Amino acid sequence: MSKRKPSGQPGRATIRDVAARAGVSVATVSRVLSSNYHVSEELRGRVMTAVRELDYVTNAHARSLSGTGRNIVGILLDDMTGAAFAHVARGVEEEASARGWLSMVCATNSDPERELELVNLMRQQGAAAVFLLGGTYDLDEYRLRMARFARSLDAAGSRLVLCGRPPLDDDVPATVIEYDNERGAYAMTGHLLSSGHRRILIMPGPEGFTTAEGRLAGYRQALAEHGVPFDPELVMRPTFVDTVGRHAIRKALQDGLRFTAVFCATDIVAAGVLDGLREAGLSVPEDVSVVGFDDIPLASYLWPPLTTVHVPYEEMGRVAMRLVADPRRDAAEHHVVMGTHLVVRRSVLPVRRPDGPA
Amino acid sequence: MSKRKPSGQPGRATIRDVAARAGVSVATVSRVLSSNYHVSEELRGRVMTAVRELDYVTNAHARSLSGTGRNIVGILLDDMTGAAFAHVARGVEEEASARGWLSMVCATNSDPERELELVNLMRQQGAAAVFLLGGTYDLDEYRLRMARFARSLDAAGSRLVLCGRPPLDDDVPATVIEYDNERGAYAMTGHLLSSGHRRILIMPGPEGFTTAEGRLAGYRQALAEHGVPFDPELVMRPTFVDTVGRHAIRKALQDGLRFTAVFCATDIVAAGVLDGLREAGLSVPEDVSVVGFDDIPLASYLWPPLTTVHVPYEEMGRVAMRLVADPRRDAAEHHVVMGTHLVVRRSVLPVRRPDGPA
DNA sequence: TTGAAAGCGATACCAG
DNA sequence: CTGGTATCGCTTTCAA
Repeated sequence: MSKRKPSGQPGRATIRDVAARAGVSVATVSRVLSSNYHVSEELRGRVMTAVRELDYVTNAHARSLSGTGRNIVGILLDDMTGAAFAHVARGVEEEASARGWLSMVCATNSDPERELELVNLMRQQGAAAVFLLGGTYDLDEYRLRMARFARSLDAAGSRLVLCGRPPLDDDVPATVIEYDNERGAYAMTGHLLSSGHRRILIMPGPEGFTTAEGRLAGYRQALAEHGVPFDPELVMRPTFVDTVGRHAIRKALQDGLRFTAVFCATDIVAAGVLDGLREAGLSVPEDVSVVGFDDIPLASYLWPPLTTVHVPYEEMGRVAMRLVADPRRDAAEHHVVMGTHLVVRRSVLPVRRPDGPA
Repeated sequence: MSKRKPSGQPGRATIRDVAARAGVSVATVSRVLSSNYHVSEELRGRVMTAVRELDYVTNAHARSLSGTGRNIVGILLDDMTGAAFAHVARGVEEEASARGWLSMVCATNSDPERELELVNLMRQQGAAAVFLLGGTYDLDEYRLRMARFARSLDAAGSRLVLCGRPPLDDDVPATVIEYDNERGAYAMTGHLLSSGHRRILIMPGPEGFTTAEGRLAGYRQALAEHGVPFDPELVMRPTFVDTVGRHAIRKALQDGLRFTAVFCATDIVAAGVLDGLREAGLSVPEDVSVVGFDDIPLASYLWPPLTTVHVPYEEMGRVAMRLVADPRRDAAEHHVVMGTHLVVRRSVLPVRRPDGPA
């Protein structure tokens, strides 16, 4: 072990220890370890032995400091246990580790303060890229914050990557991977309409939240094209949480709202709605049709298996990471919109009683 | 920007740039930033301005090198999208970030090679602790590998933490957080037995896998205590995957196996079994009772809501992290077994036809 | 082929 | 209170 002033990690062997033990210079040790330079078999052997005996691993911080060092990427999401974004994270991680890059996943708990902290943390780490996952409230304040992030990162040769949120202004140096939220909702609403549904309760998610607004827009567009008037009463706004799905549907029923189908913001909300409906003695899809959005694994386990909109979350993560690792010069390539598609399962039936079950 | 030899991160401002701009020494800048030393208002102001103008953040690597620097922990799991261990990871992350520690989550894909790589990666990072999440095959080779990990980490002042796996030998410096797998399975089997079930199909998971063996042991013990003979035919071993749950139950039915209840290794497997049963025209719990293990959110969304064994995953993560952060001197405290308990929902009914539905 | 030494960026000790 | 400077561990010229 080192005889020098002990560092933070007590007893961690350093390159000096290895050099001493092998009777060579640190330069030689460095050379055999990075094997990018020719060293005699003799010395290489002695060095490797010393490495093994000392159980030496190189110090990543020293390495980064001297300019070499592994790339790292930061993945920031609201909550690690959310299925949808866990898949994005997995996609990023896979593609990153395939390149020998390291990823750090951190949870923001939807707290802008914490998000700022984490972005700065990533800057401190010299992260090659910082991924922000998931929708957001699209406020001026938010766009300003992102623009600042983007420029700070960019100035340090890093990159801000937005996954599942809309693009910023053109002059902001960021990479954006969206999915076609609006068209997905449009397709789904169309599907419901062609099954004869006219009164479709929608729970798009909170007002001002990007994904919610996109889904609502798709819904309205489909209605319009089918000549069905939009009824604001049919828009309910529970948050994305399941229990709220259950509560919301309960309330809708109590209020005597008429509807034949429910379009939920996420599969999780749909799960709650399914429960609430069952509790009220209603059958899905016989009495009411229910559909979701996301197509997380849960969707196919529900009963009935949920008709939903598939979002290629994992693929988004992969594509995003590739865009960062194999940079495109063309700015246009830094904004990609992934397709979504309908997954028809068994939670929708043609309408029977146009006025709904209640 | 720095006029010195450009480093890996082009254009990243350094403490020197800040010092120059503020017209003070680097020592002063360091002092105002770590605010642990008194600096005149005058200079502090100039420094802060320079920091803001340059959008400066400190370099985490340099910081670590010089002995200060944030603690980091590594969280290694098979797959980020698995609900159970995502919750453990969340627990660790929460408790870590509450202390200003950083966590890096990486996926091993159940590959020992990759696991080794990652553990070394964490050593290189100077991780204060490395968490290994989830069950494992308890082979000699495995125990050896872990012992080596533990000692390497220990030698560098770090700590190996095993979550959800059995302890290693007493002389191995590791912290272990288990949950009471066996007793959980025992309680569940007892529950089924007291409902009159005698022929309980069990899908414990792969042979030699720690969690699987524990669950099977609990099952056998309960049977024995109720004087019900153990029938090896009733042990099926699909892997933990859902489609396999479906396939397995299908096969059991085809083979004309007699059973009135199915005890699944995980809630996910149970979801597959539920599907398979439904597909065969059987009702749960009227024709067959089905139970799971884990109590991930999915369990309550299934139909019928799944009776299962609750494992306090998130709490395990928290406790584990606390054990690392607030180290106990007593070795005994480095092995904790968390309790599990039955969650009774609606997938079990007293038996009607003792020979099963088939 | 090998070694000595100058950085990389930040901290903290020692002077003044 | 402030500034110079040695130091952390490693990589990489530059000489030998």
